[in-house]
Amino acid sequence: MSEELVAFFKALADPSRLKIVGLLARQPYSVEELAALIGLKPSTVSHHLAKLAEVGLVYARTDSYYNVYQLNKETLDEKARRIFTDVDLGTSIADVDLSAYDQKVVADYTRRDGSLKTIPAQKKKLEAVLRYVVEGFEKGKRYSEKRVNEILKGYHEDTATLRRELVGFGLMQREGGGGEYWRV
Amino acid sequence: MSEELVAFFKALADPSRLKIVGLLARQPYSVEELAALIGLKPSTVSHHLAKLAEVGLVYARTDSYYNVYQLNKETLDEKARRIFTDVDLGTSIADVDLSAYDQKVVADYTRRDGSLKTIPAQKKKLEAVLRYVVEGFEKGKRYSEKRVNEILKGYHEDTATLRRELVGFGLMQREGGGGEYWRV
DNA sequence: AATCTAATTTGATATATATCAAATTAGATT
DNA sequence: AATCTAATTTGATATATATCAAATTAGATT
Repeated sequence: MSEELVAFFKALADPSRLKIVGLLARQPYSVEELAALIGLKPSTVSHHLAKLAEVGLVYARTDSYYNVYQLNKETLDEKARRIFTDVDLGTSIADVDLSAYDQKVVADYTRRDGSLKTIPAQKKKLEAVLRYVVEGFEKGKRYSEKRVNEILKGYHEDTATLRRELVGFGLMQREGGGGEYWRV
Repeated sequence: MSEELVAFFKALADPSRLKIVGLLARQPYSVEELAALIGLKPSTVSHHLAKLAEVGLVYARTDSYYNVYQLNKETLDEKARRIFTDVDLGTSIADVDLSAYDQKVVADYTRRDGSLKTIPAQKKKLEAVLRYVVEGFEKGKRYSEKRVNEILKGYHEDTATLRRELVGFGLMQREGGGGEYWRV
């Protein structure tokens, strides 16, 4: 699907082909005529027409010796409408792993045992690491501050910073008085 | 103008850049994040973003260490709307000489003195040559058949064929009875 | 001021492709 | 059947460009 989109843009991403499309928008032409009009050899024009035909932008009608090409306006209009919708933009990232950045950061900052080498100073990386750390807590369960520190100790010595940042980034919450924590 | 169109299509005619656009359609990202998400090095992503920025599809906001890029949806929508109109298709052929094919055919079939080597057998070429021959007649003036033949003789011996084809292609007309001809 | 860090630029390389000439093909026309 | 003719295919070449590594830059942060 994304391939189809790329092919469509590639088909139009060339000055000669754009001229051909512009000419065919006015009237059909044979290969020979197009070649004379845009100043290229027929073999080159044939190559361009093949690319345009591949994505359905043009098609040929045979007339005696000539292959008379015409523009497929339906394809052009349809693509123009569809291509820029959110849905279609979505298709271009169908095979993108949206957690790849987090994974990379976590891999950079953890040892084999899963503990942190350091706590990242950069906000974006800190957030990625915290999203990883918070997985050490079960959803819907309440933890005492003492228990929280025991769990965080498995990730890094500086449990106070981890605790504070987890709350600061809204990944955990604490009850005002008693000192109970839970994962959000 | 056509250059701008080509640049726009070229900007989108690449799988990596299409993924970047798809990701930025959802939310802004830094170069580093995009690189991790689509599996390329930051320098490569930087190169792609530069191309997208050139055509106004993305722009960057600086945030501490990061250059956070976002999609310019206005540009995307505007181009999508404008690009496929007849007007814009017209711009792609602004520098195309629409008489180039006729010129080439006439050059192929005439001697230096302007006379025809042969009368083309192919319809399209014959038509181009006839459009050239008919220029030997003044618009709005009436000619006797004898005078028509004298003029055609300057182009080719076979004046009967030329005369018949000129009328056949609608380039000249003849009055039913008297045998007077005029250029259409 | 010194140091860090993400981004960009530069240089190198491999791949894609626009173009043409020459050869081939497909389909009329004679 | 033989011949013509436009179109296509094949092969060669030059140019464009996607990608990465290394160097540099710009802008925080310490």
